[in-house]
Amino acid sequence: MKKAKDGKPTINDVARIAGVSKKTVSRVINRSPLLNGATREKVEAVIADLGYVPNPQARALALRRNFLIGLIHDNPNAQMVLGVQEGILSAIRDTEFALVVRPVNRRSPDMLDDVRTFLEQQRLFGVLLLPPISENDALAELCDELGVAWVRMGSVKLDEDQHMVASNDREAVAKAVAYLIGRGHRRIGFVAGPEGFRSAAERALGYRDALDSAGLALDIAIMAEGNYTFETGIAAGEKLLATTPRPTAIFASNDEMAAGVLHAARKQGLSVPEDLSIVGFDDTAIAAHIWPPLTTVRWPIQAMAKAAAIKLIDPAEARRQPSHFLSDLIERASVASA
Amino acid sequence: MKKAKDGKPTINDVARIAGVSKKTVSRVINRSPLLNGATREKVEAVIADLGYVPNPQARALALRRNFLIGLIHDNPNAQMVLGVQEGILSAIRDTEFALVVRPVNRRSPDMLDDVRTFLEQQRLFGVLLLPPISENDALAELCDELGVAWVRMGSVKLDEDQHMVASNDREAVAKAVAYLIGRGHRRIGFVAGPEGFRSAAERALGYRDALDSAGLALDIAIMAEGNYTFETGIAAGEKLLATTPRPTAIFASNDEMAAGVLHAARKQGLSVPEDLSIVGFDDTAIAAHIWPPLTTVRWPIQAMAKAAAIKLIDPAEARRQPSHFLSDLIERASVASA
DNA sequence: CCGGTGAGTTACACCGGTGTCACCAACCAC
DNA sequence: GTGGTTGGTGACACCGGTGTAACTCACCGG
Repeated sequence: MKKAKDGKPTINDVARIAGVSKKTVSRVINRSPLLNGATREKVEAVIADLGYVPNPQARALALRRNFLIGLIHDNPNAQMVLGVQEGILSAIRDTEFALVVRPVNRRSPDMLDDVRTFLEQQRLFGVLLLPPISENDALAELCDELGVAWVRMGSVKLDEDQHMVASNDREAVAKAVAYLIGRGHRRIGFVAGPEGFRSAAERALGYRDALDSAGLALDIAIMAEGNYTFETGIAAGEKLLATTPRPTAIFASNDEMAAGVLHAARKQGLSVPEDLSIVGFDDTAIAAHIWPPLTTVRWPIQAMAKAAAIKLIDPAEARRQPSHFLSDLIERASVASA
Repeated sequence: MKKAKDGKPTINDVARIAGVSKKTVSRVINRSPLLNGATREKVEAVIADLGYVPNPQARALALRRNFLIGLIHDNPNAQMVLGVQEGILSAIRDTEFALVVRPVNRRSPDMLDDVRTFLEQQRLFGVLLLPPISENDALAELCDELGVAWVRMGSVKLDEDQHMVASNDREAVAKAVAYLIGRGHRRIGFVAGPEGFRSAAERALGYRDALDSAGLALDIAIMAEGNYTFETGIAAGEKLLATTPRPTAIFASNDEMAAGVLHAARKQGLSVPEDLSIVGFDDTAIAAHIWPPLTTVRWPIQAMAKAAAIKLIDPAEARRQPSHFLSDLIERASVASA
C-alpha cells in the first residue's frame, strides 16, 4: 500500500517499515560497528523480507565514486583478452564492482580522444590497460589527468609496482631458446614480432641473451620479422628455410607465427619435428590443436589479470600482490633433438 | 575560485557561470526544442569552456534508468565472445551506453542466483544472452521478473523478434553437407555437438535434412558425439575412421572437433583431403591456421551481436533489425571430390 | 544530585542530475 | 483594454543513497 507498486524497494521503505531512520539502515548496509545488535537484526529482517538491494547509482552519486572498472584493450588475440576478463572477474566476484570493456583501435588517430570520451562519460573507478596498447604512456597520463586509477599489464616492468603487472618475456624466451640449445640445436632461427611492440623487443632480447650465454654468434640471416599474424609467420618461415645451411630449429615470437612457420615447412615437404623444431609463445588454443602440437611458452595471464584487478580495487591487498610473473615452457611435440 | 579545485564541473557550475538556471542547462544537454537559440549558444559555450560532462550516475538516478548493458555468457569459444563484444560495441559507439561483461558458469548450481545478484546489484538497463546459456529459458524469465530488457542470440528462433537474433544452423549445415554430396561423397560421417545444446540439435537436423534430400540413408555407425572440444573431436574421429567402409568425408559440428578429426586422420596416416574430406562449423581462427586450411561454415557473429544490441537499446531502430541471419560456406582446402 | 562521557540514533543537508508547475513577456483576438 | 495563448525560463521537489552534527539516554564520578 505504502510501497510503489512496480518500483524496487528503497532505503526509505526499509527505514519506514523497520521504524528507524534511513541513516540507520545505511549503517546496517555498511556494517558500521556502532550499532545495537537488536536494531541490526530488526533492520536485516526487513531487508531480507523486502529483498532490498541498494541502488548502485545513488550510492555512486553520494560517495562520489563508482564501482565500475574498465578494461581497455586493442588485442587481436581473443583468448588473451578473454583470459584477462576471467582473471578480473575472479578478483571482483563477491564485490560490488563490475567490469566494463572497451576495445579500441590502436591505429586510429582518434584513439586517445575515444578513450578520453569514454572515461569522462562513464566516470569509471579505474581501468586496466592491456598490451599492446598498455605500452602507450599517453594513456597512463590521460588516466592521471582524469583522476582514474590505472594498472597496466605488460611484458616488462614499466612503472612502479602499484601500477604494473608484468610477465618477463625476455627471461622466458631466453629459457626457451636455451632449451633448444640444450637439445643440440646450434642454428636457431628467430621470428621477431612487429617493431614498436615492447613484447617483440623483449622477446628479441631474450633470444640474444640465450645465444650469448651459449657462446653462439648472432646471424641476421636467420632472423625475420612478422606482425604476430599467421600469414607473416608463413613469410618469415619461407625466408628462414631458404637459407643455407638451413636452421634446425626456429623460435617464433608468438604461436600464430609459429603455426605459420609450420605451414611453410610443410609446404616445402619438411617434417616437424624431424627436420625442423619449432617453439612458439603464448600457448593459445592453436598451439595445442595443430599438428604436431606446439611446444610453447605459457604466461599466467589469468593470474596476472587477477592481481592487476586487485591492485586497482583493494589498496589493502594491493601491496601483497606480485608485480612480476613467471612463464613456463610447455613441452609438446614440435621439438626434437638436433 | 567558485569551482571546487579538484572536482569535475557540475551542472551547477555551468548554470552559475552562464547565468541561467540548472534546468536550462539540462535542457541544452537534452536538446530540448523549446529553447531560445541565443540561450543555447551561451550555455554551450560555457559547457565547452569548462569541459563539462554530465555525471552519468546522477543522470541514472534521476531518470530511474541507467545506460549499462550486460553481456551474460558461458562460452568456451573466445573468438565468438570477442566477436560479440565487438558487435555490441559497434552498436553502442557514440551513444552513452557502456558494455558490462559477466561470464558465468553453466554447470554451477548457483548460476541463476549469481545472475540474479548481478542484475539486482548493477541494475542494468538490459542484457544480451549468448549461447549456450541463452538457451536457458529460466534466464529470460529472471530478466522479465527483474524488469531487465533482454535479447538472446541463438542457433534457432526461440522468441518473438524483439527478443531474438538467430542464425539458422540447420539450414547452414544442410547446405554444407549438400556441398559434400555434390562433390560425390556418399558416405559422410557426422560429429554431433553435446546433448542439451540447441545448436547441436539443430546442426544434427541439418545433417539429416541433407541426407534426406539426396535420398541417402542415415547410418548411425558413422555418427558420433563430442562436446565441442578438440579432444572429443579426436575420439569421434577415431571412432568414425574405424568403420568399414570408411567415410570419405566427415562433417564436424564445430571447428575444434573438426581439427580433432583431422588430428585423428593424420595419426592413422590418412591425408586430408585426398583420403578424407572434412568440414567444420564456426570459422574460428583455428580453421584458417591448421593444415590443410579447413572448409567451414561462417555465421555473421558481429552483425548478429550488433543487431541484438540495437534491439535492446533503440526501440525506434529495433523493428528495422533483422532477427534472422544467414551463414556462408567458406571453401578452403580440406575438401576434395570423392 | 548534577555535569560529563560515550554509545546509539536521528534530522537534515547534500551529491548532480530531471520532472512539474508556476511564472513572465509577447502576441493575439475581441 | 482585457483575457487567453504560447514560447521560454526558473523555483523547487525529488531520485536514493551518505556525511555531519546534534540529540537522547544510560552510566559514571564527585
